[in-house]
Amino acid sequence: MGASETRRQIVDVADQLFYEHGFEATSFADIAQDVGLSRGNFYYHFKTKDEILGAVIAQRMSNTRAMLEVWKQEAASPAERILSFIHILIANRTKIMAYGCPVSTLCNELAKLDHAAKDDAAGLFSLFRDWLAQQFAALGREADAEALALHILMRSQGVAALATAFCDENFIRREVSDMEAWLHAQCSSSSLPHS
Amino acid sequence: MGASETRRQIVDVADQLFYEHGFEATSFADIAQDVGLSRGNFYYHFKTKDEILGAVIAQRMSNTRAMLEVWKQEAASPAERILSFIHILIANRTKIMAYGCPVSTLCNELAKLDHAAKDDAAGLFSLFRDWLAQQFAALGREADAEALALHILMRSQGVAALATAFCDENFIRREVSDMEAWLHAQCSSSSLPHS
DNA sequence: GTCTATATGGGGATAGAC
DNA sequence: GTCTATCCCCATATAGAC
Repeated sequence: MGASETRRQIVDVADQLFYEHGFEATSFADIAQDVGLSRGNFYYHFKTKDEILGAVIAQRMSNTRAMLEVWKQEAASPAERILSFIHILIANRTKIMAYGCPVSTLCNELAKLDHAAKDDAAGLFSLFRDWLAQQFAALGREADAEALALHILMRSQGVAALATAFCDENFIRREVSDMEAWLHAQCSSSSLPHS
Repeated sequence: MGASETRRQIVDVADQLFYEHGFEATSFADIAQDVGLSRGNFYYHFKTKDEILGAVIAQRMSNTRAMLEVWKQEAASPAERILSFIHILIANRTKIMAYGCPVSTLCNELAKLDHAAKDDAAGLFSLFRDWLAQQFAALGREADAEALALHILMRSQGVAALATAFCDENFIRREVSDMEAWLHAQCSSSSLPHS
């Protein structure tokens, strides 16, 4: 097997394990085992754990950009694009109830570790924020596009946090409906919802 | 020093370290050092790390109940009590920007570890949910009191999550104002905000 | 109730054979 | 590129002196 292919597999497995069990709780042995690699050989591909973390964050950035691009292509209007974002709460509900939001849980863990990569992880949120702000601007809300983007991003985070704690799928669906209603209200309004 | 006093100190220090650095990242040695205790003596008070975690959660439950009781006593109306809850985002903003919400970050970590105490940690959220639901019921919203409680709890979590990632105090203040406006709208409405 | 000393295991990381 | 063997450190946890 080629080295680049093995490397890609390692990053995929690490990405999943970091999400499901956390960065610290995941050991080299765990990753190596899931890839089907010996611990020794592992170090041929990655020298340190931080290096793997960097690769995982870079891949998530790349995957997120690709996903946002697809949403942009597939949705006919800015409002529908924002709905695509809102609906990941439904699409990913099972994993969210088990492990939370992959972005915020990583950011929180790295913040507590005071890890050098914590700002890089927060960059994932920036991707969503900027993309959402673009959509709100396209809706004619240039003046407060970023505030609106942060507001809907905030809601998705809040829903994910409580969904994990309570494992309540009805709660997710209710709040998603509420977010849809909120979005609809923004489309037919040009005033700031923020005092 | 009495054993019970030492034990109390251990729980206080563990509570703080679990919050600031996470459960897994905090070692017995870290706690012992901050208490001013040798590692060996530590085991006289707590046999396992899970035992400390249980004591920390129990103390947080107790402290939270006490705080909610104070809010109940000090505020003249249900709406003012809910405002007390909303304003912890402002009061604790510095720690939230550095370490996130102590409840959700613990719940998320324990969920990823699939730890036996994860439901106990989620019980902290239940305390807030039930207390908030009581206030909404007192506002005449008996029918959807719990949904409203979860909604405002959800928002506080979303704000905390993004505040940690972006370290943006203005964002916190803006969203708190928005929560106040939402609460005001609920007070002068008897219809469900949820479709 | 507090200490020092120590057992045991797992983690990250390296060396060197194949 | 992959393996085995190994080093070192730190973590939980225990034993036993004081």
